[in-house]
Amino acid sequence: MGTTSKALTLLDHFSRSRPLIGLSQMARLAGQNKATTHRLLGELADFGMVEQTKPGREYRLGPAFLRLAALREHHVPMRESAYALLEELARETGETSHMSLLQGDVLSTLTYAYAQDHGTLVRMEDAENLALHATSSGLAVLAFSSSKFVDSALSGDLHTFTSQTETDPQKVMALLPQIRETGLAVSVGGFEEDVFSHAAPVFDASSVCIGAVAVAAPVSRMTDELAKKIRALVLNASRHLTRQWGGFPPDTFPQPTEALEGQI
Amino acid sequence: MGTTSKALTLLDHFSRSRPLIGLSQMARLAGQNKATTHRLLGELADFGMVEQTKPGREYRLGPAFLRLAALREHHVPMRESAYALLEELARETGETSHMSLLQGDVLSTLTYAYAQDHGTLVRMEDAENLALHATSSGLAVLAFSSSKFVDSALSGDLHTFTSQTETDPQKVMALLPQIRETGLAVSVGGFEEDVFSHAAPVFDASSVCIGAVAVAAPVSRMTDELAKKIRALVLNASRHLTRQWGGFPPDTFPQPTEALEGQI
DNA sequence: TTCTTGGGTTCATTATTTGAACCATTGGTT
DNA sequence: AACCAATGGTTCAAATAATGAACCCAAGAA
Repeated sequence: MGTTSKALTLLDHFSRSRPLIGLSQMARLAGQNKATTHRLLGELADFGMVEQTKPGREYRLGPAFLRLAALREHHVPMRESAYALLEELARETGETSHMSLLQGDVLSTLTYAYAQDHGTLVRMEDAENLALHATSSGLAVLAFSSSKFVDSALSGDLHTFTSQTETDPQKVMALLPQIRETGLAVSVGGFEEDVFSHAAPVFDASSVCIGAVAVAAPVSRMTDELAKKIRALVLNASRHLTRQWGGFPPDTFPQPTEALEGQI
Repeated sequence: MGTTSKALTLLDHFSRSRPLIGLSQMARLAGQNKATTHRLLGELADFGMVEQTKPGREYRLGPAFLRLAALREHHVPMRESAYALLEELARETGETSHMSLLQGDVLSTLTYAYAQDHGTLVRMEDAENLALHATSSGLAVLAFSSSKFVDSALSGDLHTFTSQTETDPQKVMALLPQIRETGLAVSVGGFEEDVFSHAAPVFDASSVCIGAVAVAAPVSRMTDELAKKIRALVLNASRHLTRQWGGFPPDTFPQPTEALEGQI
């Protein structure tokens, strides 16, 4: 492992729930010497990738990302183009739609859109990590990723989010064949109580799965009819995004039936 | 210079006008060996900080920044809080307002807001670099930065954007004392033809200048009256942001006069 | 006081980075 | 078709940078 990778790995220890990390703690998290960690953080700080808070001398993610993300987005407008499609998806389904991207071994929210129809809706959070074993998006990604990736994702303790979270790796794995067949993953209350969500994978130019589109609705509102509508629209949206971003579904991915054609 | 810094420096060669860089070109830009560059790009790619395009095998900024920027923004909502203030500033002045952040030695747009009042307005671009010698924001930053920084910023060729761009370092430097006195920098058509802009600096907790707030209007619309109004509001906005982000103006920064108090 | 934990530093040892020279491939020119 | 000048990518001994145990100082707790 190169020195640069060691430095960049430090960034992965910041998360929604751990935005501030001190030197010693970072060294512990990274399993490295304090001196090494200190030097690496210093180099990251020189580029604005981390910055130190005034009082506690703790480190946090720096402002450089704002600029680099804007630059990336200007040249490859993923967020923007996904959002345009998600808005339509939310409008047509009447429920919350969202798109997530696989970043290394975590699936994180790219963007989302709310529907106007109802007083209640499923709320999304920016930059949230979607557990691979407990969300429909995660399952959709797992179903179309290498078995090596699946194994590493399902090894270790699977976090229990709700009483309905499936934490047995074998049982999770058993869900994947059907997802591969239909191109759709479903999760009912596995990540958040009372949320029923459908997801479909999105692929890049090498037919590698890079993320998922999903629609999440309150369980109470889910009917067979709505589910059918959502399934068709989510599947269509996933094909649309894959194509739009220059990707190709793998050969094994289910072909669109005539009934679904041209809905978007 | 550490290896990590060398890797991160590669990222700085991507810009609005040069979004794709091949291996050889990158090695040339970085002044390094191809083998080294290749390895560094590979490590950056492992973290999604760069990615390779399918056809040309060229490199571009990767999707990791979307996630990291969202995480940073969630914890330190600079963009969002700046935007709220810029919207107000645009409404009150009837012109385009914007905020820029100093990142290393480049000043780049953080966010901006348009006014509704007129058919014509000054357009802004995402992730645009604002030349330090040719924009009001750049001059505001220079005026409150160390002389070492000013020297390095004004050494080398100063790019000519318009017929009115000041490219003589001495003459640029001569503008700074008055900016320090008033807390305001002005630029008329130096960056873009027919744009009249006012800017004021923003400081961090150590009283280091970290960026600038500005209002840009078409030259044709600028009157003494409007200029006076803009000066007061921009200065107020800069103080407001400095305070809001936990910063302090340096002791040399002009104190607010009574006439300006409480306008925001 | 003493003990622990925090951030930060030093420097001899060690392991990684480096770069000249090397392929293989592509696209344009003669 | 042969040639040239690019490109992306790889190799391996030599050079250089990374490493980590031990260290300091300060602050808070016992």
